[in-house]
Amino acid sequence: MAFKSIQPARRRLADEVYEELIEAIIRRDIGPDDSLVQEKLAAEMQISRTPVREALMRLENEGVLEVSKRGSFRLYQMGDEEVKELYQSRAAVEGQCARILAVNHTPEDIAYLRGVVEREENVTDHSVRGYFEANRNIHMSFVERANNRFLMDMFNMIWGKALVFPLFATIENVELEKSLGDHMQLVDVIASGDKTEALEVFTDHIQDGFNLQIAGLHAS
Amino acid sequence: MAFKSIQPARRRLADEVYEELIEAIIRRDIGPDDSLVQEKLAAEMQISRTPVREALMRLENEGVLEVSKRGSFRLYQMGDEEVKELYQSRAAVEGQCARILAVNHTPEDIAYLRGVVEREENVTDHSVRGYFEANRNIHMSFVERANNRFLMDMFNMIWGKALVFPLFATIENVELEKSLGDHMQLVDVIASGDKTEALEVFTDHIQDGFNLQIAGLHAS
DNA sequence: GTTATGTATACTGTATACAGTATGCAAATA
DNA sequence: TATTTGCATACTGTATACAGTATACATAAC
Repeated sequence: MAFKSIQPARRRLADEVYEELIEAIIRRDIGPDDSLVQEKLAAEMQISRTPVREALMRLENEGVLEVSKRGSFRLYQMGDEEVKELYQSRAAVEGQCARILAVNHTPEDIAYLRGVVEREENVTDHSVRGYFEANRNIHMSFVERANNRFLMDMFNMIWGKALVFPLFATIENVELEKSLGDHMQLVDVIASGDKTEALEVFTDHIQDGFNLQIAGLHAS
Repeated sequence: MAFKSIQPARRRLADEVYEELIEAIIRRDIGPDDSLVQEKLAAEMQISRTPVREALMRLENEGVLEVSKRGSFRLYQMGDEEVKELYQSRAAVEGQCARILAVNHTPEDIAYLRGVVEREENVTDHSVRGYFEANRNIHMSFVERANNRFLMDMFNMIWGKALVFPLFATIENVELEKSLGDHMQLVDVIASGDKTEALEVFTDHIQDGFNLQIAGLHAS
């Protein structure tokens, strides 16, 4: 019987709150000037402070929130320098995945990745959110196939922070479209089996994303 | 006035508990068969369950603890496959730091790193714990100089998990001594300025550590 | 002997009350 | 005007009580 593994862990109220907060941040319901107060959130959600508190602290731990003057929480604001560092860490994680995959991939991996890129690059949702998701899905699929749970954790941490800024997603649609059409080369270089080249191609791709990002930020 | 920055953040009881638990794990006071129960720990420490609960959940989030059958917490047990993945993620983080430093370092960086390696490789504390700390200090100093807070976070996450197994530290002392005498080459390759070579040398160094680790585990 | 069923136990999750602390503002002093 | 002092306010951190849920074990049924 494998039913139990479908329900992996106990669902706590704090998880609910955590996800609702992230959703609210993505929807821009929560802005940089809002202060998140345990009591108010608890009242709004009709629950007690305890799970709210837990969710807020988790988000703080992940670097999404920070404590503001009065002790309450607010969105963490990233500066240009930090954005650079975040992209560097992306390159570390995804570059290593590329190296792993270059050395160690099956034909099925390549076919799967080609499928993902093809599907996601032709996404019909042309919103900023849509592009963000498509881009993330593509990059995530490489990490998935590298089959390393720690690299996957790190990937999620990084992209989680990206929600906040709003990073990886501020650029105008036209540029997003351009940057989204460039992923098949990533599969190709993995298929070539050259791990050093794979790392360079991935690093350059992510660097391009960074440049677009910075340009987009300074345009607005 | 710069007094305020000395006291960086509010100190919570949960932080205390968190650190005490980690200390206890390192001292092997908490073994793989112990089950950590909120109420019992709270009673022992003469505090309420709330901060204990918070600390336990943080450790679970970091992958140090896992929930056991009855709902309580216990040490997370890593398998060989996971150890391999952990080392791969180490290579991702520290390898990227090496690339950053190779391209972008000052003479002061090199001098500083040489100093650290020299000092730590001649550590007088010959206990397993002593070697572990020396090794970590050396590796941490590279990450510090790479000056990227996200890579630093990841480094701490990885080495935090290492406490548990007891990873990076199970090997017999004689082997530790051998592996500890090999760090100056890491500084040299950074000083050379070749980022591709730097990555390879760091990756190989970490791979060596992995091989020692696995050998040590299977010997015991 | 194996499978089902009930019950005790061992824990957690959530709500809530209370105490404490940092901030901001307003009044008082120099 | 500039600085100190005091007080109200806005929050959190911690303790505790209560309810709920999954496990384990014993007993019953087949």
